[in-house]
This record gives sequence, C-alpha cells and structure tokens, in this order.
Amino acid sequence: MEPDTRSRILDAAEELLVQHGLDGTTLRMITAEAKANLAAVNYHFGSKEALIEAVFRRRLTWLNEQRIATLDAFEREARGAPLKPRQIVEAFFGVAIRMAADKSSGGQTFMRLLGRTYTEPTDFIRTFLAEEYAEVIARFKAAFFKALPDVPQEEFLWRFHFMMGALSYAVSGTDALRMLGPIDDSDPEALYLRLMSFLIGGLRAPLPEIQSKSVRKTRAKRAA
Amino acid sequence: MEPDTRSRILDAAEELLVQHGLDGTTLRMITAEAKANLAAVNYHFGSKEALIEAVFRRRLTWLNEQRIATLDAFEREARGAPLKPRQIVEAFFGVAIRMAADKSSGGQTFMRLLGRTYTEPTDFIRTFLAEEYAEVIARFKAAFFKALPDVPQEEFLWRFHFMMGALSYAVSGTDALRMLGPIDDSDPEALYLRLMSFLIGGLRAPLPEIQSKSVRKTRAKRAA
DNA sequence: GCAGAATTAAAACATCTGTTTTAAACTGCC
DNA sequence: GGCAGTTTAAAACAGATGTTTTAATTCTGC
Repeated sequence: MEPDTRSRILDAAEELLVQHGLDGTTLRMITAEAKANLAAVNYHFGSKEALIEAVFRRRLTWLNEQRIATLDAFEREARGAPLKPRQIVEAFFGVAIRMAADKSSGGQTFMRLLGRTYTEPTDFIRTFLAEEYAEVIARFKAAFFKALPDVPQEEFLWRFHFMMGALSYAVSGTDALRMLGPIDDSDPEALYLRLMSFLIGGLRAPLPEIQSKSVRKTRAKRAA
Repeated sequence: MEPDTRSRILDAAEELLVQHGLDGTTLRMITAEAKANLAAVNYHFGSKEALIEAVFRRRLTWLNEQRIATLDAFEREARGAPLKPRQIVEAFFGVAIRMAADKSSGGQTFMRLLGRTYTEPTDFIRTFLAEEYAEVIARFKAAFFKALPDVPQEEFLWRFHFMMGALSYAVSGTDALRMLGPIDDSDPEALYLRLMSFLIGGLRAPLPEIQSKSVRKTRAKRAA
C-alpha cells in the first residue's frame, strides 16, 4: 500500500487483466484490489481503455528497448558481419522470456498478459501495439535478412510469427500446459533453454517447397 | 436464414466469438446476427455458457476424431513399428490446420476461436477442454514416446506445448501477422507446408543441456 | 497558518448484461 | 378443425458496468 494510488492501480490492473482478460476485468475489481476509490481510475487515467494502454506501455516500451539494446550489443561485437541466428533469437525472444522469468519486477505477469492479448486485440490495442512494435520489428527483420539471406522474406515472416506463438504459449501460464500431464514449470532457466532450442530448430528447418497456386494447378492438369 | 434457429445461433455465435472473445460477445449481438429472438438462446441452450460449450463441442469432437483416425491409419500402416515424427505431427497439427483452411465448413472460424480461447480459458471452458482433449492427448503422447524414445518426457511435453502455440498463431488470423509487414496469407496449402517444416524443425532440434537447479548452484560455487 | 490546487471519497447516472416471464404463433396429429 | 406441444416474439427484471457529479479531504507553496 506504500506506493501512490496511480501505481497501485497499475499493478492491480496488470495482475487482474492477465487473470480475467480485458473485458472480464472490471474497474471495481481493480480499485478494490488496489484499495483505491472507483473514480480514481477515471481521474488518473481518463478511462478504462487509457488505463489498459498505460499498463501495456509501461512494460512494453522497456521490453523493446531491451531488445534493441541487446541487438545493438551483438552487432557492435560482430563489426558489420551478419549475426548468428542464435543471437538474433536471443535478443528478441530470449530477452522476452527472461523478462517473463523475472518474478520480482512483475514481468512474469505482464508477459502472460501480452501473449494473451496479442492474438485478440481490441481495436484500440491493435493500433497501439503496432506503434509500439514498429521500430523493433524493422530492426529485427533487417538483422534476420542479413543473417539468413537464403531464406525468402515471406518465409521468414511466417517463421517469426510461429515463433511468437511458441513464445506466447511458453509464458502463457500453465493452464493449457497442465492439460498435457504433470509437468514442472518452476525453473525459468530451463524454460529459456528449452524454448531457445525449439525456436532455433524451427527457424533453421529446411525450407518447404512451396509452389504458387497457378503452378500447382498447371501441374495437376498435366498429371491428369 | 434457411437453417433452423438453433443452427443459425450456433453459426452466428461462432463467428462473433472469434471476433470479440467470450466476454465481448453478447447474446444480443448473437441473436441479431442470427436473426433470432433474444430469448431463443436460453430456450435452445439454457444459458450463454451452454451455448459456448455447444459451439466448441460441435467442431472439437469432430476434429479430435479426425486426429485419432489419422493416427490409427498411420499406425495400421506401420504394423507396430514406431511412426515417423513427421507422421505424428501431420496427424495432430496437419489435421488441425487443414480444418482451419477449410473455408466452406466454417472450420477456419472455429480454429481461430479455439486457438484464441486455449490460453485464456474461463473455468467452465477449461474443464470442458480438458475432457474433450483427454483421449487424443493420451494417444499422441504414447505415439511420440514410441517414436522418439531418446527425448525425455518433460522435454517433449514442452515442445508439444510450443507447437500448440505456433499452430495457434498460424491460424489466429492475420492481425498480429500484418504487424510484421505485408504478407500473403491466402494460400492455405502453403501455410500448411510452412507450419509443418517449422514444427518438425523445432521438434527435432538438439536437446538443450538442462541441469537441475541444485547442480547449477553447485557448479556456480565451484567456479567461484 | 492558509489559500488554492490536487486528490480521494461517496453517491448517482445511464446503459448494457444474462435471464425470466408472458403471450402469441406455429406444428404435427387425431 | 382443434388441440397438444413446440417454438418465437416482446417486454420486463435484477444486477453489473463505465462514467460523471458533488462534496470532502489532503497536499503544496508561500
């Protein structure tokens, strides 16, 4: 209860949002948890939407700065040479999962919230995410294309998307995971290693032989 | 408008649920879309929860039957020998993504809904999903352990979880994907090939060297 | 110590939610 | 044709939601 009302509301909102989702979390739940008055949300943030945006911005800005800083460090070290795929994956996904592992700073809660919201954006959160991600995505696309020039752009974008999905589930909490059976998720370092192996394996997998639709049709005809 | 009220409600609900989520979809939205009366939902299904459950059950039961049937076919063909990992991935994830690609039967809508709901289960939907998945998970776990006896169980469960995440994003619609840049998602067959490559690459990646926490501590001490 | 601003508190607002009730319309069957 | 059961229609219900209003309280600079 020590911090000021505004911070208490942010923390409570973050915690509750990851548990109950954007629509499922009410202002009354938040203010009760934060031991603040109901009207305090609209006073400090203006609206529920603005509060949610503030919850995201607080952590996401920092996360993406970390990603870029890590990428910068690797590139400085490489002196113009392409990075190893492993380094790029580390800078983007490794940083994220380390943040998720950081219980003390509340990063765990946030990463679950982010992964959860990513596939179900409300209109206002979608535009917000696009802004917040624009720079970091441009940087990582460039780094990847430089590191793996033989991988077509489109192929890479899909793989990046798949990797985001794996990351999301990795940090999404264990409800879905427990369905698979008894499993230990208490070791964040182990999770980090597991996810990195998986992602790099997927990223470096042999390219599928994709033919354009028109080619497929032509060949099908010829075969017939 | 041709089919009966009950079916119209199911279709409308499925469509709206994937767009607005479980809480974000109201009965009034559903009945308006279905051109039915508000009370028809409670008349035909009893409650909103029961309607949602019906939406899931209608497709999920069929999907999991398909998965098991495909696995059965492969195992019959193998005559007791372990399946190839590629076959098992095909039976579980390939079937799912093919269902998602099937626009005519509404499978596309449903797979997006499923992927979206998987990480944010309400209590009632969590228990429902656990029931509905129990058999199929047991079957696939067994098949995988037989095919890859060198992979520790825990490692495999995590990878399976990651693969579910990749599948989820693969079918989750393209809002998140478009953030990455202009990309063509109109070819379901290409998506299928891409995802399969990625999944198998991740599944067969080198195992990470994970030490137990206690070992890590010991080594850290020794190094100091 | 006090005026003025910033913050908190409490109550009320209109609106929307899922559900229920009541009545009307339809359907199949003798 | 008329009557049972089934389905739709329309209205109303209690409760919850985000927001606003009004008043009290606390904080800040002088």
